[in-house]
Amino acid sequence: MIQKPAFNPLYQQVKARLLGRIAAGEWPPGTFLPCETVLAREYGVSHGTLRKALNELTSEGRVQRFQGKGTAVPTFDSDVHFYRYFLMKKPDGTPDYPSSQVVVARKARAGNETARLLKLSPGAGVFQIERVRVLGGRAAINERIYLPLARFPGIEGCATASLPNTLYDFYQKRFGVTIGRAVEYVTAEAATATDAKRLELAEGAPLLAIRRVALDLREAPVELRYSRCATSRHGYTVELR
Amino acid sequence: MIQKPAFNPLYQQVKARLLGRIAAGEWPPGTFLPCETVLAREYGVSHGTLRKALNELTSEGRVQRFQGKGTAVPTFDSDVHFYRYFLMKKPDGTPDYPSSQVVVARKARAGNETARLLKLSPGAGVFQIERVRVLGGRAAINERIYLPLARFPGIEGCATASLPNTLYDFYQKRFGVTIGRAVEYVTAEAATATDAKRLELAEGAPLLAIRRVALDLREAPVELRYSRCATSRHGYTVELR
DNA sequence: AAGTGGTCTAGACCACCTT
DNA sequence: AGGTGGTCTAGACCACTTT
Repeated sequence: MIQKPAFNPLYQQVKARLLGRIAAGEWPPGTFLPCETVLAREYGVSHGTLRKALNELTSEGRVQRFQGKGTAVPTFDSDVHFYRYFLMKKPDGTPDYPSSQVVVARKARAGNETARLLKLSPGAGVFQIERVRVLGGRAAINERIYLPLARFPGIEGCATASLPNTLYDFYQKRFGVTIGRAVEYVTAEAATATDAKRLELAEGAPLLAIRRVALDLREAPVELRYSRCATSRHGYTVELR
Repeated sequence: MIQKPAFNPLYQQVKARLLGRIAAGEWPPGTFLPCETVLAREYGVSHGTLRKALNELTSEGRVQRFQGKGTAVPTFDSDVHFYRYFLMKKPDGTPDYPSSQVVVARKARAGNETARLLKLSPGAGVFQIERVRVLGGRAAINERIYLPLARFPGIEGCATASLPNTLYDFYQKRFGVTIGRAVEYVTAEAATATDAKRLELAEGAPLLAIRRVALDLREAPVELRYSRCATSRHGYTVELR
């Protein structure tokens, strides 16, 4: 099945093949992979080598392992996955679950920055979502999202009210687009008139401006998101290690 | 040497013991641990079990492994370590190395928040450092740091000019205090008069306010740091995965 | 009882660095 | 050549979940 030594270690080759099959949708999120013994036989490697590949995929969040049950492809509906991509927390570090109110959902054309960050041609079709996210009963985040239409065919037919709060789960279940990782660039900016109106604060008030590019399992950018956050009651929490 | 099954896996016990010896300074930063064979014999475990312990310590950044050379305790003077704790980057993601100008360095007494975050009694002795950090030729970060005197004996004798730019390396070499991880809480705030003067911008301008608590290898808080950053040319970058 | 992942061992061989 | 970490194997047994 697989060349013996090659240039890459065997377990890296196995890992890459497994990830490829996950990205291709062979085991959709929420389903279980074959057990270790079967996979090891299939690739013609030992138990230990296959485990090393699966363990790396586990530490990267690509699969979840359950002793006695099996190895599953994770979905985004679990809390643990949700908070991987939602870092706003109360000053004491406790999480707060946001709700969302969609304000705008329409087709648009990619501007220069949007095209560059999503690796599209300028003017390419995108879907634009604007929503206000509520934390602890107060409007706290004014958000604008751009999605390439090519990766989300038919999304322009979605009514404003049919867009769910947990978008990454929606991308996955509805369009087969799985977010693998994201890169954020955070700055402080003054609230615009729109920010001020939607977040009920003064124009010019300091906001946390987060620009996020989310990539799928093949490292292609699939979502561009601008979040403008009032930080009087919540902050952006990061652990460095 | 070690109980066989116990409640914890063997490799976890080995890992904990190794970390304890690192934290105790048995192998100071920059030095090499004994080789795998020796350590395995010492703990009475197999090659594979010892490797599993060392590999976890590696992925947590506690040791660095070099094929053909050995396993070393990392220092903070390497670039890779520095940027683990310095997240401000240019908009395109390229790093920029900061320099520092110390403005204040004096003894003080812990206020309520300082005492709580550093787990001290209110009024306990701390050392306070204020400095301006320069990025790309411009004053960009106004920083205030609190250190518990109990963990940094004699630091009050340090002249302002003798405080180096890379403090974590200094803590380690001079006081045997090794930073293991840190937790940051980021908000947006308006520039105070002091911020405005030190960073050469208008009072009320939006700043990124970062509150960091740094912990040593035993998880005890050893530094409290407030960084107030102008974000016109640099932003705070995070990768989520 | 049967099936899954988790731990542990013993030994072989490979890749890299230093001498 | 000798020492280091890196890979790979084959097999045993343990812990957990389901039937």
